[in-house]
Amino acid sequence: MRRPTLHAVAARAGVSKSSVSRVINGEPTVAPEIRQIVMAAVTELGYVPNGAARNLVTQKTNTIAIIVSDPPAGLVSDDPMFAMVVRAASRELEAAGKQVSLVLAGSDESRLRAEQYLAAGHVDGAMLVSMDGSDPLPAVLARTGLPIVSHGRLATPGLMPSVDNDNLGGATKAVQHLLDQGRQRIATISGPLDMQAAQQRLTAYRQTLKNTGRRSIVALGDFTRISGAEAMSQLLEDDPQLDAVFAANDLMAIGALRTLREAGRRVPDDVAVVGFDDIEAALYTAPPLTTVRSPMGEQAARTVRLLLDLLANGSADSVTLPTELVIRESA
Amino acid sequence: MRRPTLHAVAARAGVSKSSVSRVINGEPTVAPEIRQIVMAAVTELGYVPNGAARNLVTQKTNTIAIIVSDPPAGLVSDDPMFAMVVRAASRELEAAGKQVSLVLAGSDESRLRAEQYLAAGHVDGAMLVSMDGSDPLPAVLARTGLPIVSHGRLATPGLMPSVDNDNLGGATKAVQHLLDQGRQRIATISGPLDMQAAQQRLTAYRQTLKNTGRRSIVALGDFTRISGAEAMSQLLEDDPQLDAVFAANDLMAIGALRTLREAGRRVPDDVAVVGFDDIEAALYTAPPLTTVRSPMGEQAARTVRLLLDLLANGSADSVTLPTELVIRESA
DNA sequence: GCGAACTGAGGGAACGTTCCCTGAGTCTGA
DNA sequence: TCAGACTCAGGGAACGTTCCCTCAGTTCGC
Repeated sequence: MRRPTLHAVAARAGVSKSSVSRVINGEPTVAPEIRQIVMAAVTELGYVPNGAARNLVTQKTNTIAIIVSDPPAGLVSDDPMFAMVVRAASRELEAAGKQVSLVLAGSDESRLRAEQYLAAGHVDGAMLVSMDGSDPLPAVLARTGLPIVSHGRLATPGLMPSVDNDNLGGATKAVQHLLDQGRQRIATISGPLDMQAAQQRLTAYRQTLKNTGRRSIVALGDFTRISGAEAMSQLLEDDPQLDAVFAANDLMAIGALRTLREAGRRVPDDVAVVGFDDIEAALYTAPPLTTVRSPMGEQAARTVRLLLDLLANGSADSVTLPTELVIRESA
Repeated sequence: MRRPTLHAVAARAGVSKSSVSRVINGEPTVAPEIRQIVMAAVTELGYVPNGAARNLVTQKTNTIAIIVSDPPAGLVSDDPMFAMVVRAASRELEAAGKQVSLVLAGSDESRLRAEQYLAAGHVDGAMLVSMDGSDPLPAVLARTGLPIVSHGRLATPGLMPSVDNDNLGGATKAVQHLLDQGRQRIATISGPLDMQAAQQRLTAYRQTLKNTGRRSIVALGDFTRISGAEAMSQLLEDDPQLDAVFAANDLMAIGALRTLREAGRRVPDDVAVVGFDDIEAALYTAPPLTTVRSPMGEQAARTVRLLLDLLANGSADSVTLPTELVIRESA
């Protein structure tokens, strides 16, 4: 049983398909009685315009791609960032009447697919999420000429507009807070350094400590809980005297808390911990996590609006959102 | 600068567009030298077939919709379930060469949009995620005649095939474990009762207790951390003597742990806590959470394969995946 | 009262593919 | 050697819309 076409509706209503098209698209130049007849025929037949035909003739799809760099299949990913960003962005897109196409770009193969997908005209624009600096995808996609924006700054600036949060300022506040508390040996657990956010948070940490003549104590993580736990172990080994840790995101801070607990260190008495992001889980750690709030949901929404601007005006300016220190009990 | 068309490639290669089409689609009935000439022209011009035109003529889109029931915009949602399920499903779909269209169905308005979207032929099939029993969407979408499957059993069975995990068995194991430990007053924090999973977990709890002659102590949550914390407060008020809690998911268990900590109850000494799902965060609570492992990622992947079966064979049978108790320190 | 301007409906060409059908050329077997 | 089968390229009709253009009918101004 094939779906009814514009033609069928026109025949049913006894008018031309042009008129039906006009009614469907809400054009004003159509007589009320014709509109009525057409509407009746539409509901009677249960007509819904065919998307592909529309896309073909109008050369637009009303669809936006959200392209997320996906970790290798082995890694688990209940990643709160993914949930928040994808969900917030989808909501904002839906509010604007756009459909959402989700593209996971993990392997080289899937990157190629993503490129072809965009080139095939399936979408009107795209939003990139958490691309690391070594990822060739942004540059490749930028070459398609489609409007594209990035959630989070890219390694190569100027490639496309982006919305980022103030990583430098936030990390500085976090480390400064530890200094203000009189902490002497402040370590950090960094994120993967091919990501801009991780870079900037580390830079701010280093700079802030340097201003006080202290030395950096750095362990490398990859923004996951387990990497935070492991990095913390290493830090304790490197400097058993450390009395504070700044983790570059909350997930790693949570991992660090576990290691500290297992090592018998009290938080914050022995070791103070500060995270970054203020994910919801930060409210539920023991003790509750002091962290830097980066409004990921709002960032995602703003990124979408940036893209919509770009679509409408042909240009849009990058934005940096402020971050704020949220003091709880871990530091 | 318009993208090159099939026609342009044909002209460039000096062959008919039929031949180009055949080469593009990898049909065997084409002479090697023609294939070569065409391929050269394709790469030279950077040709990528237009998706809309393809979809129109073939009447298929190679796209699957993932339809997620979205909570009202106010509620936060770093929901690990969302991340796991969407990510795992997307991966599986990509592996099958399908594009993913993400549809958030929150408001009545967006439900209507979802319906129109499917009816417009934008997708070949759909996967429903976490629909509550009162949601009219599954029934409405089933009427479109498109192949649709559900991640998690629906309230109205027989509407479409689904993949669920063994909620009954899992919850029974959890409560039994508490009984085996000699716990006397075992409470539960239930999920929203219009969801099948919550229903079943509550039923199993009730039944298992009933078999021992104990009475049920129930508080209602909605699967979020905060609701778990609040429900725990209420339980402590209702029965200060309780010595065990079965939370219907890990997020609520995490909330309950916080309330217990704030109330000065030791876990598991004073109160044992068991969760459900075994999300990654369950490894990082203090103490680590005893819980029932429900393989959400695998469930999502299986749901996708069920849909692919349905697409290929016209029929597919529902599946129930086993659950398993994971004993850690909280009980 | 008549030409000009305007309103609103219909016809039909496009959009860029796929795929059926035709037919030219080649191969096979008796 | 020639009919018949077989191979493979090209022509062109679909797919279901949108939107430009034409044109009939009405309204308006002078």
